[in-house]
Amino acid sequence: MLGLRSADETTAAETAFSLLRDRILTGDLPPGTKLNQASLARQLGMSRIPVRDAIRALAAEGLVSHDPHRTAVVTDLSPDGLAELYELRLALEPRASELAVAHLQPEDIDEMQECLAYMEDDSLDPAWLEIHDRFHASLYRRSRRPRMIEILERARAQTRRYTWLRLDRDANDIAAEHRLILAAARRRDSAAVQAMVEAHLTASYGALRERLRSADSRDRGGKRLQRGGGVQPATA
Amino acid sequence: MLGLRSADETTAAETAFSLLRDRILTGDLPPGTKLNQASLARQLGMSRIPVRDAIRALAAEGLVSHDPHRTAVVTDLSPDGLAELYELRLALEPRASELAVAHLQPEDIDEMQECLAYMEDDSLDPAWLEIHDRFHASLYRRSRRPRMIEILERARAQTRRYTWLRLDRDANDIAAEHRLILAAARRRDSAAVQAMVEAHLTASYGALRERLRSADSRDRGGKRLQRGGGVQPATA
DNA sequence: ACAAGTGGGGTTGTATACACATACCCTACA
DNA sequence: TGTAGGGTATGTGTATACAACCCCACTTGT
Repeated sequence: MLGLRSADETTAAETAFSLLRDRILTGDLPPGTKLNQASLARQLGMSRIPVRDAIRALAAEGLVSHDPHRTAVVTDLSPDGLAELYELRLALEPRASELAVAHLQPEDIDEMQECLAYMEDDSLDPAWLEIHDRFHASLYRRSRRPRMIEILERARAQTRRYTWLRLDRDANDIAAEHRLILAAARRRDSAAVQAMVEAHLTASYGALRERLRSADSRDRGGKRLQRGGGVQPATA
Repeated sequence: MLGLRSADETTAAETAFSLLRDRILTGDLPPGTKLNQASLARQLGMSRIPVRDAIRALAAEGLVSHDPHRTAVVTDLSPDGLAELYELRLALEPRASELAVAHLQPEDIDEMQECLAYMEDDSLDPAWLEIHDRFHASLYRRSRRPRMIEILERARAQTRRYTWLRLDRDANDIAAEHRLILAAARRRDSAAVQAMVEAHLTASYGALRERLRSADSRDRGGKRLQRGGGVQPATA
């Protein structure tokens, strides 16, 4: 294929996967978008087969729904769905954090520090989300719970599309919450880390739910935003 | 393809998936088995494409590992992995049970009763496992947590291969545990259901861990499952 | 004898072509 | 006007063919 693959993508299907995933998470492919295999294949300069594989993988992550003979569609997130995802994260992330603290290495602390420094600049590049995720990843990594981590990755991927709703206004609060988590991790205070992560999640969910509600009601009253409407093709 | 598809399998990939899944869960394809796409395709009378899709789906469920240019292998379960899976289930299943109780319908109770009756026969057909899973499914179904249920399905699929280790000797205990769960569900006593499910899981994990340890140290002397040491091809 | 290099066989990844299922539109009719 | 029916068009599912890659055994050189 073409040579524009990220280092660890040894397969066209993987490049298609991460490309489509990014486009979904950034909102470039909003919920309801139909993913036409042939047109995506043309866009990406490959055949339909790896595109199909990528779509199946996205379906496994819950980012698209892909019923048998129908064309895949980017999933939307209902208020109930958002609640469930945060319920799930609240059940697992504090636990993973607590377990990780005892095994944290200096390099993990360093990485968290770096990510925090970036977040404190409150520059809202597209990279912000990735940095933020890396902060949490460097913590959970040491929990020695690979399956739990994978589940959390998937859950976070589904909520990530809406994170900017909070990021917009609460950047300072978010940075403060992570500062508390890092401080507790430095002290190896697992109970505090667990509590801080739980608080962080609760705050995020509260803000998101609030913003989503007001965004929805605004949509209904005024001009319709792209979210609510019908199903649209993914034409570039 | 051929007409021997289960009712809701509209696709060759789906039949391949459920066929392979069954063969893995029953131990017909023990851990370490290599899944050669071409030979499986011949066996199933289809091309490699749907087999590939099925293998990818199995990988998403954690039943096989499938690194890029390598042939997929049926995954094994380390003691740590078993512990993690039960930790996960303990974090989610009692919660799902508790939430479900309020929404249980008479038909759910009936279905649980039927499954229990079958299990009390302590006839150890291959269908036993499926019936047992249906008991739990009819309970969790009403929790209104589709993502949680999917995660639990996957987690249970990975432990299911070893359930017979407990089933062999504790069939009566297992039936008793389910009888308690059903009784509590009949009373709509959500706290009791939660506690019984938790106890059920704890008992299962304890027995499994014990049996796995002694089986490993003694020999691979299972009557149904031979947990293969090396990597073997899937050729029948 | 042992390490690194190298070629061949086998297996997966991808492209192309075709079969089949679904959706849409247009027509005919109550 | 609304609705049922059919036919076409679009898009997915699958088969076959080919290319890229990995593994392994053999060779070769020190």
